[in-house]
Amino acid sequence: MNASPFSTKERILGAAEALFATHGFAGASLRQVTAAAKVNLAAVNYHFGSKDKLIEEVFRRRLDELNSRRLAALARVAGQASTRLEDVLDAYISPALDLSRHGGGGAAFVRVLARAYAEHNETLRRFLSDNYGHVLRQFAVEFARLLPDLAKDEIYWRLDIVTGALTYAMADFGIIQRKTEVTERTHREQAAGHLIRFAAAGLRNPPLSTAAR
Amino acid sequence: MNASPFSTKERILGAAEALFATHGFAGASLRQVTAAAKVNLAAVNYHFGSKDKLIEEVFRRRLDELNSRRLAALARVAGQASTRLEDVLDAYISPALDLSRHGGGGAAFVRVLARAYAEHNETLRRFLSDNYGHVLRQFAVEFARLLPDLAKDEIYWRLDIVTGALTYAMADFGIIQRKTEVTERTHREQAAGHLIRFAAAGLRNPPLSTAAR
DNA sequence: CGTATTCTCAAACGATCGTTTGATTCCATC
DNA sequence: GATGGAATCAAACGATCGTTTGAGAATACG
Repeated sequence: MNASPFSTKERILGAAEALFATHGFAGASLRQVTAAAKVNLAAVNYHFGSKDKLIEEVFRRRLDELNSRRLAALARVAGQASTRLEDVLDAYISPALDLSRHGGGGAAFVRVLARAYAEHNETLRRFLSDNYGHVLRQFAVEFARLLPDLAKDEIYWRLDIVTGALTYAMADFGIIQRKTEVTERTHREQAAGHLIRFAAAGLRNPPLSTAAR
Repeated sequence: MNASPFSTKERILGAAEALFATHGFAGASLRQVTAAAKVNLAAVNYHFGSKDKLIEEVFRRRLDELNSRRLAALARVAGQASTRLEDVLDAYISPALDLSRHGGGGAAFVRVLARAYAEHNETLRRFLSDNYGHVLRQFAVEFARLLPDLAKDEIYWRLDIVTGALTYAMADFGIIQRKTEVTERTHREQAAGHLIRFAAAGLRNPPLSTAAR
């Protein structure tokens, strides 16, 4: 009866990803998810254990690859004298743009990421921080090297704001339809350029503490 | 039994604002709201008619003043030869920063606004577009004047991305605690400066269509 | 003061939520 | 082809959801 080439688990993850992106984690019910995936309602608890575990798995499936790509890109520029702030930002942003370019739900996942930033759910934030906090930490080290005048605390909260704002901006690229005839690839690359300059300007501002005292 | 100096309606609106900010519209139940407001459960439907109407009223209460301030600030710079892009962005951003500075739940509302950007709820988007779309439209007119090389469509979607990203960034200011001894006012003004330069850089990029063809 | 209106309250409504159950089907292995 | 674990299924669980009800308290007005 399984007409799809994908397994039950994969179909659930894909449907959950799409529905979480548009309705949020609380707003999308397991009945909606299982109906969209064309599986039985009980399949979610059978394969994942609970709705919260399903949410975590939606993240894990994409974030593992996304973050290893980010760290690989970071490793190519970290510690070098010629590295500019824009290069580090590119290492963070480009992998997400690549992800959203792949047809298989990647664009939806970027919107799920934006949802996660909006959610102040403590369980979800702890899961993300525990499992993927080391990525942000490694980027922070490199940003600190390139922005020696900023205190570590300030690096962290600027990064949080910047990445949140960028994540939202990237999420919306998945929705807006190109009306011109530029290729999707060109469109995304131009957009990444906007975002990188955007973020660099915010990060490069003089340190708040010394300027204000 | 009403020990608070605020009316039942106001207490509901305040509690709803805070809970929608942290748990989202679907995630915050009317039972949580009425418990926090210390009113009876039925009071919501008595005073507002439904949960959706309550959500709309949470927006209306703040957006009316926020948008009239935005339009007043815009009117002071619109059409003048000396106006820079940064001035128009300041007219959009500063009123929101002012709102978040006022103690009475304004910071929570900015986070509710960020929620609204994350929500793709059609009903909510239509309500906001119907009632407050003219504000964005007037700003778009002025941006179009200052960015004559950009097509109108492109102005609109860049503005949507930019305002979404800025709204998220502003929302997080309410959470991050200042550790230095700068005044709250100075902190916000510096932050606004970051955001304005941020947004100006994104908007000023060369038009995508001509560059890509 | 008596009446009318507004408001508040506890209780219940049907619907939907996440989750669990127990039977049934599928499929690999011997 | 029989056996046993994995997977799927319809059905139901208790909890919680938004909403409604009808009676009672508070308030305004003649």
